[in-house]
Amino acid sequence: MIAPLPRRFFDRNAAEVAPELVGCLLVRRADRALRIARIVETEAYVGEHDLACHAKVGRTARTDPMYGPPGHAYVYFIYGMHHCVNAVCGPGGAPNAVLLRAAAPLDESRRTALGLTERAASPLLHSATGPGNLCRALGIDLGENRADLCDSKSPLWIARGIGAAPVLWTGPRIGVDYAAEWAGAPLRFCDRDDAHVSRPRPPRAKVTPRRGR
DNA sequence: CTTGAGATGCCCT
DNA sequence: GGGCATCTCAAGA
Repeated sequence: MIAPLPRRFFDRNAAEVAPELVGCLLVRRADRALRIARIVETEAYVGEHDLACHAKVGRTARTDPMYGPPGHAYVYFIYGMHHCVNAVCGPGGAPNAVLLRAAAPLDESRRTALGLTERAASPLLHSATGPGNLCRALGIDLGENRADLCDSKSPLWIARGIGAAPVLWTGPRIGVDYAAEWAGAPLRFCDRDDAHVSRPRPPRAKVTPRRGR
């Protein structure tokens, strides 16, 4: 059993939750199989005053899940062809959410730690780099909107990370240039060293080796 | 490496 | 009708 995070984990401002979700496990149940990926990139959307947050227009049919209880999924359809999935946060019903932007397949040591063979871990259908690709890789669409992320019987849930903790890199959110002073807010969180983070990528951690000599 | 355009549908005004 | 929390490919520097 891969235990879901407790609901109180999500009942906080998204800016607190988003960095802690990097490294956590995203578990998708489709039929009887589980597909498990490690979250490597998130963004925080922090309420009606955040001009990049969908809740800036208030509570509508689309944004309604953000006003519901924390620890549920907010899925939306965008650009005519992509889905994106968020974890609804809080606190206390505040319309905060964390966009899940990228995930990585489990490496061998993490599969072993969970007692999973590669086959049992059901590798991702596609690359999960970028929020649209992440949903495609895990088969997430509006059918998962409002799913309870704190229930292991749910079609989608989130569990604590395992193995080495990620090295976090923080930067401005992607695709929100219209959001005035909120465009540059450092609310994007990445596992600096994971190859599945979307572009623009964090600066390289290791020093580029000199050529020659 | 960077920039730009097109695909494509739904929500909100 | 406008705009969008994206992605891919192609072209240029």
